[in-house]
Amino acid sequence: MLLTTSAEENYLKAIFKISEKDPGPVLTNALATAMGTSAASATDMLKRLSEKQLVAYEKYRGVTLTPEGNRLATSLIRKHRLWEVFLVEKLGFAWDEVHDFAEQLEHVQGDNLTDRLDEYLNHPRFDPHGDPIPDAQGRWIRRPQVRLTTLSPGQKGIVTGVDDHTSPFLQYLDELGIALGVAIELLDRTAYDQSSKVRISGKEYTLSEKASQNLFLRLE
Amino acid sequence: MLLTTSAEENYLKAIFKISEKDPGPVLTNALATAMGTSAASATDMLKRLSEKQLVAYEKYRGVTLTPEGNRLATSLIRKHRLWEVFLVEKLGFAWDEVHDFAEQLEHVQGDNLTDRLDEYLNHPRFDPHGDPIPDAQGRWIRRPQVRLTTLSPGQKGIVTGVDDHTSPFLQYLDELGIALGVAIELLDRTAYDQSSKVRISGKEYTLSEKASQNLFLRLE
DNA sequence: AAATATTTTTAGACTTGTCTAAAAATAAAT
DNA sequence: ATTTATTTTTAGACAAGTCTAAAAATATTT
Ligand SMILES: [Mn+2]
Ligand SMILES: [Mn+2]
Ligand SMILES: [Mn+2]
Ligand SMILES: [Mn+2]
Repeated sequence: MLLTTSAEENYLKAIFKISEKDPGPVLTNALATAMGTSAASATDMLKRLSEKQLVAYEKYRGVTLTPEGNRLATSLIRKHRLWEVFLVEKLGFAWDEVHDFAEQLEHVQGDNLTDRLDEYLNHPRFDPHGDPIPDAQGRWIRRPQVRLTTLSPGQKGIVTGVDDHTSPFLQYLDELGIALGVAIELLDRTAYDQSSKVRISGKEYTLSEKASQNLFLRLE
Repeated sequence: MLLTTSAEENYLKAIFKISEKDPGPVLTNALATAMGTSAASATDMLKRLSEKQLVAYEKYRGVTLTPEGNRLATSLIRKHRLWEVFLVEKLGFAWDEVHDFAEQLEHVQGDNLTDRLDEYLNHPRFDPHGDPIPDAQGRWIRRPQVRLTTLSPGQKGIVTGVDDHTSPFLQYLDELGIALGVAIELLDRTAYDQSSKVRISGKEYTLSEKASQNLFLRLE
C-alpha cells in the first residue's frame, strides 16, 4: 500500500476538480493557480505523483489521474463532504463556516472512520452546499441542474447547489433567504446587465449576473 | 497570535505529560524517548519552542512549559479527549481504537470547533479511558483514584481509568469484562509474583502485577 | 518562416523536521 | 581529583514542499 501526504492529496483533488469542469489533461499553470503555488512547485509535485503512479504526466502536455489517483481524489472529496455534513448537521455550524475545517478533516487517516461517519450521518447523498457525496465504492450521483442564468423568464426552480463556496456569497444568500430547497421563480432578466429579477417565497429581489451564475437549480 | 505546527504541539503535549508524572524540568532524553525521536531532534525542537516563548529551556538543565505553552498543551489534550469521546459515543468505536484518530484530530484548527464539539457531547468530564477533560478555561478535575496494586485484600473499588492505553491491554480488559465503572474486589495478593486475585461481577480472576498496576480505582 | 509571447521546466535556495556521528558538558566512579 | 560513563549539544546531511530567476519548449503573430 502507498501512503500519501496531505499536500499530495490536495494536488490530486485539485487535478480531479479541474478536469471535472474542463475535461482533458490538466495544465501545470491551471494546477498551480488552483493550489495557490508557483508553476515550479506544481511541476515538482507532478513528478512526485507520477513517480507514485497516481497521475499520468507528460512534460508540457499536462496531467491526468490514474485509476488509483482517481480513487484517492474521490475518497478525499467523500471525506471532505461527509465532514461538512457533520459540522452543519451535528455541530450546528453555518454552511459558510465548514469548508476550512473539512479541508483539514479530510486528511485524517485510518480504517473505517469514513464509513462509520457515513453511517452515523445516515448516508447523506449531498453536502451542505448541494454537492454530491460519492459512496464508499466511489460512485457518483448525477442530478440534472442548471444555473439560474440559463432559465427563461417565467420558469421556476428549486435551489440544489452553489458554485461559489465563499462566505461572502453564502452569507449574501442567507440574507436573501436562499438556501438549498428554496423555490425561485425567474420573473425577468434585465437586458442591460443580465441581472435576474426573481421571486422567493413571495418577495421580489434582483440578483446580479455573477450571483445568478453561481446558483444551481432543479427545474420544476 | 502565534501559530504552531502539529510537531510543535506534539512536543508541548509530551513535555506536559512527562512533567505531570514527574514534576520538574523535562530532560532532553526523556522527551526524545517519549517522542520516538533522537535527542538531537528534541534539542532542535526545544530551541524552536523556546524561540516562540512556549517553553523555558536551559541548555543541559531541561525544559518547562511557559504559561502559553501550558495553555496550548492543555488545549491539545482537551481536543484529543473530546474527539475520543466523539469516536466512542457517536461513531461506536471501541476504546482501544480511538487514540490514533484523536492524535490527528487534536490538531484540527479553527474557531469554536472544540467548544461546539464539547457542547454536542454534553460537556463530558472524562474520556473513554477515564482521563479527565479540562474545560474551556483549562481547568482540571481531580479525582481520588488508586492503583489496584495499592489495595489490601478485602477492599473493593470501581474502575475509573487505565494507565496503559494500548490495544492489547484494553482488549484484555474487554475479555475480562473490565470497563470503566465496573466493581472489582481484591480477594488476595499472591506473595510470589504480586498478582491479584479479584472478583468481578461474581467471577474470580487472577491479574498480573503489570495489569494491576495499570488499573485505577475509586475506593468504595 | 521568423520573431515574439506564453507556458513549462530546470536550477538553486530556503524552512521544517528528521537523522547519524562527533564534540562538549555534566554526572558517577574510582 | 582524575578518570570513566552518561547526557546533551553541535555539525552536517537529507526529504518534502515551497520560492524566485533563468532556460527551454510550445504557441501565437506578423
Ligand atoms: Mn486538503
Ligand atoms: Mn461542500
Ligand atoms: Mn498529535
Ligand atoms: Mn484517552
